[in-house]
Amino acid sequence: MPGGAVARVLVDSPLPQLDQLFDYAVPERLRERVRPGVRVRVPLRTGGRIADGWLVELADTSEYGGTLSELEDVVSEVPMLVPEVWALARAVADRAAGNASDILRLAIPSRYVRVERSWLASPGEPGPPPEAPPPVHGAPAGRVEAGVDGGERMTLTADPRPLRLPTGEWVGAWAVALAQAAAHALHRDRSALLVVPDYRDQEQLEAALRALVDSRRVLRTDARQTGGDRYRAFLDATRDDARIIVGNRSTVYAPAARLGLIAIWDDGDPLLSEPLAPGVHPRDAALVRQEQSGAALLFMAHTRSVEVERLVGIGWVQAIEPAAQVRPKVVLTEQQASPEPGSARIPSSAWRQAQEAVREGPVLVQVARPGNAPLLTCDRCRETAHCAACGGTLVVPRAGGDPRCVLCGTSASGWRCPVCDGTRLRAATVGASRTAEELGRAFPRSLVILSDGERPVLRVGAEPALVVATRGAEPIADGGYRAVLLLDGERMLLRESLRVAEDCLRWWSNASALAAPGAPVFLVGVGGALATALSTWRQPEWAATELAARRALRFPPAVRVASVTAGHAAVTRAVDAVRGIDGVDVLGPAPTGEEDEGLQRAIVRFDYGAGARVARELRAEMIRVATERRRPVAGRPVRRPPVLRVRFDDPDVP
DNA sequence: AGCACGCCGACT
DNA sequence: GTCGGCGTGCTC
Repeated sequence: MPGGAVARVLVDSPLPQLDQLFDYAVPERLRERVRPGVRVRVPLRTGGRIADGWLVELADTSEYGGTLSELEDVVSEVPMLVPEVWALARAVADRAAGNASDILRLAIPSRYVRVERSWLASPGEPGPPPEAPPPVHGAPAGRVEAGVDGGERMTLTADPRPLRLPTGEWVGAWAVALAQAAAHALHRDRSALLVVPDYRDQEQLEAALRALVDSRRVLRTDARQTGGDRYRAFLDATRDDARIIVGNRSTVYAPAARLGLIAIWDDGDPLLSEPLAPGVHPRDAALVRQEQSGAALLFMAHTRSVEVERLVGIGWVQAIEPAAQVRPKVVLTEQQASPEPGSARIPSSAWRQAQEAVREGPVLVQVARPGNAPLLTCDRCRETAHCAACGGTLVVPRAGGDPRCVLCGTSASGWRCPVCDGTRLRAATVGASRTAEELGRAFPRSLVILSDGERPVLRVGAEPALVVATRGAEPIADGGYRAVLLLDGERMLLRESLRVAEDCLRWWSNASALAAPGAPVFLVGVGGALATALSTWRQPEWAATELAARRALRFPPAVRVASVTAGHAAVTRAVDAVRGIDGVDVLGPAPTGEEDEGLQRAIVRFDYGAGARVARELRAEMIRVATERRRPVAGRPVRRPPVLRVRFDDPDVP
């Protein structure tokens, strides 16, 4: 056969048994258009349907015994799947017993023909090479730069202050530091990937980058762009120019010329958790990519995640000491009645200082998330409405319709207020807006600004204002807040989750980092080790303690976990296949919470060293179940037996 | 998933 | 002797 006559193709399919390369003959008519990395269409199952796929490589001969089918078509001649990303997708999928094509769906945006055509005519210009940037802020001089040059794995606790950019904009100092690290890589003609949890972080980072490098060198990949813009940025990223690519969790898979740095801001933020199969966290993908590429890796945050602490503990990641011991002035206060009306949640000392501070500039009040369902109150007296049958909270179902009880489901039609005898209900969002109302009454002359998940405010000015925000939605204030009140700590800690403490410390720390230097930060009603960790600004030590506790319980991230869900027989067989491996233990199987016809779930816990084998064995079981499944009855309803579902490193387990 | 192949019962 | 049922297995 002539050279390059065989195309090795990854078919786009969620089926585990198709997650391998298939060989196709390249017909003469396509010989000029095939290149590794292009999107192709291939026949699957002789004369059957046509499937999409990625041409991974060209070869001269095939190992396959049978006769090869011919490649059907080349969809686009742009090689979108670069070899480095293919190797990454394969490794990351194998590690999580998932399909490489699922990873590629995250990694590669969908195609826009018009955009592609205009891009082929005039691709994005990278602009002039950048000058040397100033030293990375918050680290010992030259330390991060040396790490970037040497391909090191690093973590750095960020300077917890807002900084003013030359453009006049205020951003967190972390954004300046990350931008400088990326600019340094660019200065060395290396690309940098900057991964952030949400667009608010992204805005700050982009602002910081604008002050340092030519904007043509910066590409964005995030969900707020139009599909066409995202595709164009992606196409530019496949070019041979060093760039800085900044965006959400899928940015970790972006193509990048001569990758020099992968950086993740606030890796503990749950927004970075990947909901799409196989659910690989960008932190793990970054670790794999770092090893494959030799690029540097930088985890930066105000709060060290327990996962990064583990990596520091085993010496895989170097903890860089911050250049200066800067920390917010955190004051721990007990909850106590305040003499002021409508301010029962605020202790009097904090109250007085907040009142003084709000004359000077913005004051931040952080409250717990209200939850998506609006709470109901009596329309007449504003008393919170409760279920007449069981006393549970009443909510409007998300799908709409009559209000009902969250606990017993009783409809609240015919509700009557026990206080004032009113009969009408009114929606009120609990938390932010209620607090805003109360504070508005208590600070009658102040401007009250509300920022929550639904109506987030990105930034506020330096003028006096009371800014009430749910955790995670705090605006950045020009010059920093004159005081910060962390009001709902106790309530935030009530959430049922293995990670509440970690999450709370992160929310409090991130809000504290918005305070002006020297401004007081009041943590209300919380004591103990967690409060001490915040007030002493020693989050890494707290993470170490937490990791030790999880190690004692054999909880992640001290070990890895995989959940295995299917019918009893299939689960039992699957876990039996891994039970004997060294460093593996199995919890369950037990019925899943819902009464899904006999679904069972088992949790496999395993040491990191056993991960590859566990994934391989469970993957083999998935393929076995998928290929041997039969239609149960010759009846019309073609009901397939429950598939074997395997999920690695699920953040909700245990 | 889909679809072809193949090994047994009722048919021309 | 052959048509077609659906159980079985594979996809280059």
